[in-house]
Parts: sequence; structure tokens; C-alpha cells
Amino acid sequence: MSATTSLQPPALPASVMVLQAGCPSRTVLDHVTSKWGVLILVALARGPQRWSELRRRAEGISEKMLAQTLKTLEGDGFVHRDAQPVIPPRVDYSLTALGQELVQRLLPLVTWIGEHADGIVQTPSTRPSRPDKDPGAA
Amino acid sequence: MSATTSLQPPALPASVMVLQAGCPSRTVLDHVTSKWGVLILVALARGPQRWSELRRRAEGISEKMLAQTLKTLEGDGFVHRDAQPVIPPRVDYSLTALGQELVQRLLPLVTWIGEHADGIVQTPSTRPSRPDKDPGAA
DNA sequence: CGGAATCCTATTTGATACTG
DNA sequence: CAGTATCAAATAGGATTCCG
Repeated sequence: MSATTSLQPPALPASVMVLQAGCPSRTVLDHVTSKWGVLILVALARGPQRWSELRRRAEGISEKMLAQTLKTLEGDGFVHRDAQPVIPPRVDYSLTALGQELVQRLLPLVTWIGEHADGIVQTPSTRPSRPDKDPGAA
Repeated sequence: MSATTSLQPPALPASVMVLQAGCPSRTVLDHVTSKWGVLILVALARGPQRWSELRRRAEGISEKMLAQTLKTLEGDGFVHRDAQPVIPPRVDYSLTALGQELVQRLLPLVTWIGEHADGIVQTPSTRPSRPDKDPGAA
């Protein structure tokens, strides 16, 4: 209450206040940034689509991961699942309003990465080491 | 080559064109959205700081993961490492210009999640299942 | 077509101990 | 203080098979 911490770099809104260990935001962030979360969400940004469409869009995903990620995102309220009782089954997935808000914040990031990734991964050299895998794991 | 796919939902800029399987953007996205990537980057948004500071900020991270994530991000050119040859050692980490651009796109996302996470994780009910863990793994 | 269940492996992650 | 090395455990992820 008395002595304030020495100096605080200005900037930063209040966003960094969250993300503490047990915080719900950590959980949600984890869901969104899970290996396939971003891919699915971005794919769904193109509009409602079916399971098979989604699978093609999220290149490389397995059925298991698609199902799992979809359920998690649905559970978080980002994705809506519309199963029509017809034969053969038809299920459409789409973003909820919440999901659209999220994706709105996701696209700039993804777009930016898409535009800079080539220059990044190429990394001419000059850099000491770039461990893509854990050197400590046998 | 001949028959075009039926209908294409307009919208979406050109951002979704990336993120294909082997694409560099997938790699970078993976680095950034790795379990600790976002946390570290957001922590660094507060300004240059030392190893121990970073460790406190990214609550729950192990030394190994901190080192590993930091190296990856450094390798991608997002983070700058400034090691001063003094005793005891002093190392400052900071965002590069590239890293700042990235974080600029990251903060709105993180902020938004922080503001909505409570309502999300709480999920009153009405929802079928929310697998945080793989039910198939014994 | 859209999934759920199962089995198995690879990668990730964490604890700990040790070092410059 | 700022890491690195090693080991073991947890989880993610994938292939396959079966069901509505």
C-alpha cells in the first residue's frame, strides 16, 4: 500500500493482468491455441461448413483431433453444431456470435503471420541455434 | 480442371490461403501458439526483462520450457537476447521490431479472451460434453 | 456421411540435479 | 543468476476399426 514498485514500462492496457496460472483465460487460450484450434476457427471463418469440408480445410488433421477440437470449441461456445437427422447424416458447423468475435481477433494475427512467415522460417543464418525439437528428450 | 465447386462464401480476405500443411506459416503459428509462446510474448510486451522476471510472469513455466520457448522465439526473430558478461550473469530479453508487430496482433486476442473467459469456462450447462482430456486414452 | 471407441507411439512438458 | 542435462510422466496425435 505504501511503496510502489520501482518503474513500470507504460504501454500495456490491462490485458496482461489475466493469464495467471489457474485462470479461466489460460484454459480458453489453451483451447484456442491448441494445435488445431486456430486452424479450425479460421476455416470456419469462411462460413458454415460440413465435417468433411472442415477436414479438408484443416490440412493434416485426423478425425480424432477434428472431433476433439470441435467439441472443445463447441463447449467454449465458439462453434455451433447443427446435426440434421437425415440419411446420410448431414452436420453443419458454424461460428457462434462469440466465435465470430474471437475469429475477428484471430485473423489479423494469422494474416500477419502468413505474410511474414517466409522471411521468418528462412532465417538466412547468423543465428546460433533454433531448436524445433527438444534436444534434451531422448 | 473443368467443374468448379458449387458455391463459395465471399468474405475472407486472402488470409485463409496460408496455413497449408507444410507451409512456413504453419510452423510459425505453431511456435507462437505453443503452450508458452503466447505467455512469453505477452510478458515481453511489458518491456525488456530478465530471465527470472520472465519466469515469474509466465506463471507455471519450468526452466526448461522457458529456455526452449525463448530460443524458438529468438530463432524466429521475435525475441532479442542480450547477455551481459558480468558476474553474476545478467541476461535481458526483449521483443525485436518483428516481435512487437506480432505482439500487437496478439494483445487484442489475449485481451478479448481475458474479458470473456469467465463467462466461457463457466458454461452454465445445456451443453453435452466438454472433453478437456482425451477420453480414449487409458 | 459423421462420428465414437480403441490401441499405440511421438512429442511435449515437468522435476530435479548440476554447472558456469 | 542463468542456464543445461537427464529422466520419467503426461498428453497429444495418428491409424484403424466399428456404429448410427
